[in-house]
Amino acid sequence: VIAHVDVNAFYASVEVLDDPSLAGKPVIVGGLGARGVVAACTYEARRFGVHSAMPAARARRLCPHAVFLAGRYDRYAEMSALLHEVFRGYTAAVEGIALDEAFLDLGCFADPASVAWSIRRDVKGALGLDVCVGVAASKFLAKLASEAAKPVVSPGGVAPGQGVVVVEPGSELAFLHPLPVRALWGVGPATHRRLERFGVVTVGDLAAVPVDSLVSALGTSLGRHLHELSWARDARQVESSRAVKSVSHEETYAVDLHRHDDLCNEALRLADAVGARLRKAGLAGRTVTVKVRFHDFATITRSQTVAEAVDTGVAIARTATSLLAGIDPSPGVRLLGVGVSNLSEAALRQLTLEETGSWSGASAAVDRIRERFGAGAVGPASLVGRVKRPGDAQWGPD
DNA sequence: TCTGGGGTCCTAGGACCC
DNA sequence: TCTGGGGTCCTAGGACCC
Repeated sequence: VIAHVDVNAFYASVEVLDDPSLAGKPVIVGGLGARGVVAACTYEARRFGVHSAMPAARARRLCPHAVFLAGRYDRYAEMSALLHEVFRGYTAAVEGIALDEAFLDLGCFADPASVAWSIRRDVKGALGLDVCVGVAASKFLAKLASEAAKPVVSPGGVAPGQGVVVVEPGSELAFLHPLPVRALWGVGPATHRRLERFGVVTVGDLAAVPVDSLVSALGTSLGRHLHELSWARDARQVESSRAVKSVSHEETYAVDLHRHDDLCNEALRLADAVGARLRKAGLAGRTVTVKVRFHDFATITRSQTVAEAVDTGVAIARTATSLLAGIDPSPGVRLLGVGVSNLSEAALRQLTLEETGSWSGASAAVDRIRERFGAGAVGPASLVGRVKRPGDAQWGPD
């Protein structure tokens, strides 16, 4: 028996919690910048048609009187940790899938439904946040059940949801088949369009399509997977510790970048942030990827795998800049990203004498300085006016 | 309407090896 | 002259999730 727990309008609810004067108002988190999107919004804002991932410009037209806030992601992470503390009071088998969302294995409880209600009460008591809980025999059904438990928004107002929805054994298909196929985890806009061509509207319609037809339309993996889901078959277990596969940092600029120098300086900033997070996690990686989104939204990636795993901003930036050398930024670059994958645990490193002359030693020193004096105490060196040294063709201290 | 930032997984082709 | 089969690793792109 698996439960899926999901906080209602998480980011926006935290903002209302921390500033009670916002209660009852349409609150929209994100969407402040020129090119922003809505990260989360309260149900009062959803009444006007606003939803997450919506371009900010559109949200402002739909709901001009809303309170727009920049996100405070450190605060949300803090609340997320408290949320997980509540969860772990029930079971160690907790799989977080977002800051505000987790699967819990409730297999050890005789009465999972009452546990679901109890979790809801506990979260409300400890954090002051409303959660919805779905309980079912599998992950994806539990997720659909928690969705079904959410408050219902209409232009006229917001009706409180059920809070907890339990899909009883034997009633799976009766619950599942009337749902729109788009509700399935794994059916996004592209797959939805393809399924529409089959005349598939509901999950029940999908279940009636022969597997072979699905496989030829969607590929082996997705075709078989969706066929299984449509018959409520999902053997995936709750995994409490999943290894991180990649670490990346990207930024969309209010004004397009056109010059290589600007790209390289930004890449160094992004690489510095990625390196700091890798070192904090004790990870290093061999594959460096840059991502470039042009003015027309066309997006490319370039990656290179190096022999030795890297975890310093300088080493990551070295590969990133060489990849950027093959890209023409003159059409205008709206987004730049730097990522590291192919990860492994970094070798335990100490700031020893022989290391002090190396970039690893320097980075470890930077980490310590930032720990003591704050993240802003040390920034990445600028590429402008860099000094070349023998044996260090590309890089040197500013 | 003009599209974030952090991720995961899948596909497909090519290089390379035995 | 006419080229197998199996496997791994790398690169690029795309779909999807919150």
